[in-house]
Amino acid sequence: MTVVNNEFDHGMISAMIRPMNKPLQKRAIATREKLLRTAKGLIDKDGFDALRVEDIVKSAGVAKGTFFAHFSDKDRLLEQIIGARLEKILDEMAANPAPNTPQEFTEALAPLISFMTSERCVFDVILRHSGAAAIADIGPIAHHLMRQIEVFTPWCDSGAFRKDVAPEILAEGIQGFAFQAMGLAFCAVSREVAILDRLGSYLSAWLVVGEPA
Amino acid sequence: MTVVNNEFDHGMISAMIRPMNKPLQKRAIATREKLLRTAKGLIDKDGFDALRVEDIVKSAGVAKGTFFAHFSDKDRLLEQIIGARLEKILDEMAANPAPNTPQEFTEALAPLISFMTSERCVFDVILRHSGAAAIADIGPIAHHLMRQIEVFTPWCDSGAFRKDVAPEILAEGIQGFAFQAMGLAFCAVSREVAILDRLGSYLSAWLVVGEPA
DNA sequence: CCTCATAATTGACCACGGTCACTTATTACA
DNA sequence: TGTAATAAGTGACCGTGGTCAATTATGAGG
Repeated sequence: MTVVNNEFDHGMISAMIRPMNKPLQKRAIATREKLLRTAKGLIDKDGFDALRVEDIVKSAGVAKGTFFAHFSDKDRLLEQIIGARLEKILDEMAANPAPNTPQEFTEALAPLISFMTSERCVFDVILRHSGAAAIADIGPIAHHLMRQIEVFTPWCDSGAFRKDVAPEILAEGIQGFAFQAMGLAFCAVSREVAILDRLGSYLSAWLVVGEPA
Repeated sequence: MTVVNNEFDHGMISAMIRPMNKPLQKRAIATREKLLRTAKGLIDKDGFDALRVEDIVKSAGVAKGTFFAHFSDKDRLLEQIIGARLEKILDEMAANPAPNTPQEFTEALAPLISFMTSERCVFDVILRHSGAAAIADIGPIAHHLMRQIEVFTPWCDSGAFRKDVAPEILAEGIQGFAFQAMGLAFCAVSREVAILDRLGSYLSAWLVVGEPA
């Protein structure tokens, strides 16, 4: 569930332009871990939006250059942390019973949506990394979005939903509607309620086929 | 959002956000026009991604502060320019005959998608301003996205598409799928083709109801 | 235990968006 | 036309993400 780094990639490797799989010295592993731990601490204290690289390195007691030796940019660090949180939320969702109606589906998605829209920078980072088609470097967030589809697909298949469309397509559509709803509602005054309402009506239309109006 | 709304608000800082009708001096109008014209010229030459505020002001022969007196931030300038281009594209689309199949719909969307994904920063700016729900300050891009719905809705109504869902919902769904397809494909190697292919299968599923598989 | 190739780290430095106290131009009106 | 009020414009300066040549620590082979 965490980042699925392969055994050779203990960290900075992928971040840097390293040609081959060179083993990491344990000093480096410790430094990387310390940076991640420190960043998480600062986020817990002040939130994602307020996170500054300078604060991280000061707090961790390393130089700025060290940070960028471990994470090619700030986004890469955020990707790790946000990706891990998304995975945790998805794990909990997957443990619940599958939804059987559009309304239940919407409710099931609520925890994910709540986190994704909790701070502007979280949503932005996720959007920025939602390009999953890059076969080259699939990061934690792109990976998570693919896992969402894997979780939603059997739900689409087992629930009381339309069967004229492949469940994978239904699942991808749900993800698209969720982003649409989050994007549209992000600047709104009434936040979460409006998002879920909007998403609910999308999913009703998407998941079931009604009578011609 | 612009910080200053009080009497110390020199400059049209909030030209567009200003609470009351403050008449603009024509010197200011000329300056603003010059900034826009210069920016467009630089964009035509080097693209959106390469645009730098410093280059604009240098090229326009004004101070940096002047820029930010006219546009509260760089995004606001980009919003104007990108919004205008989107509107032009949509005008041309609206002049064409309405699509009658999901495939035709996809093709009709191609010019818009092509521009939106032409440069990373264009897509990012559009995403950032896609929050249309903010009744307060609807910018050109949010306005355009609403106009998209207005254009797509009658198409959904008149075409050979499902009638069990209100055409407005269909239209909003199409917009959502388009963003989904663009986001997913943005990092991909094979660009535009993949986007349109993906969008095509979304729209086929969304716009028509088939036989249960 | 040395040596040396190279992994890891450092911090001064840069790019670029954005700010603000101040100067200059315009306008309202006496 | 003179002058006060305020709109417009200025540029030195800042915050923050990111770079890189130089420096120090590590560890494999002698």
